[in-house]
Amino acid sequence: MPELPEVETVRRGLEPAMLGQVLARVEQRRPDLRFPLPEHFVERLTGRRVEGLSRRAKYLIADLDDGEALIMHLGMSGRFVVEAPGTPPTEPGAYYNEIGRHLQHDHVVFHLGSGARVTYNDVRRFGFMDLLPRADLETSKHFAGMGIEPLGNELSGEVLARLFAGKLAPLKAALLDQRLVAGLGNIYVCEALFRAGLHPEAAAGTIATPTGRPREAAHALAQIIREVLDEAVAAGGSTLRDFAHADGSLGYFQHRFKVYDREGEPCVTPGCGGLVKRLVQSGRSTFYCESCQPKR
DNA sequence: AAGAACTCCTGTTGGC
DNA sequence: TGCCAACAGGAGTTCT
Repeated sequence: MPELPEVETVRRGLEPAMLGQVLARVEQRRPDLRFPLPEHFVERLTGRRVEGLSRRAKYLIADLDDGEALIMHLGMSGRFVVEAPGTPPTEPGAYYNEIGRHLQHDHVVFHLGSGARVTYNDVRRFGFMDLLPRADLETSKHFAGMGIEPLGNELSGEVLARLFAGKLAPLKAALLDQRLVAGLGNIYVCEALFRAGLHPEAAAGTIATPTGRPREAAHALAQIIREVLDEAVAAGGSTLRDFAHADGSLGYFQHRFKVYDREGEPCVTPGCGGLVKRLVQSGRSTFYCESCQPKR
């Protein structure tokens, strides 16, 4: 489900509810998500105060007052729901609630000191959580080797060119590779390549000279990635199928998609006249305009 | 060793 | 109407 803009939207929804709050009670309703939940998960969280809530790529990180950090990844279908103090618990056995949440997939519930509830729900269970000392984060398996943060200052035409130089893998695959740039997913890669006028099957190395210097396309692509992500964050992410904010409201960037999920539709570029095509790369759908994004 | 394919899981959708 | 294959925002593991 969530790419960087959706995760950032979730973070902004959780922060006011969780920051400074004590995890008064924690419910763990199953032993695992994608991976087993950490050893003694409930015991290690209960009574801890949340001192910070940050994001790195598609990960959420809650800093706890004992020096540990709770790492949370939403996978494809993970979502958080914040419920105000006094909200009655969901009906036992209820299948589906008014905001389209499959209640049987509520896996972890944080009961906060304020009386509010924060529930992690994940239908496909590709999400995961981990708990480790804050000091070990950078060297942990989650973050060691992770690529640059696309909304940080590191992303530039120079850096992108250096990362992609000599690569024969298609641009689409290189942009999805979290070891290079961390946080992009299928939607925003499609949208960025469209705006940059680059064919998704072009070799990633074509944006650089053989020595790793940026060509014009590298500067354009770096700039466009920022723009697309900034716009999507401002729009509260994209809601397809089941993404919702922590308060149940919806993102609306999906209305601004130019190519994603628009196979067969005419290109939106004035006077273009091309059609949006779909192809499969590494098992994932790619959408692009046959005319605006020529093969070379 | 890079790049592609397969895998985890459940729910929805579209074609017959 | 029903059935079922294809597909879904991710990414670790296994192949070629």
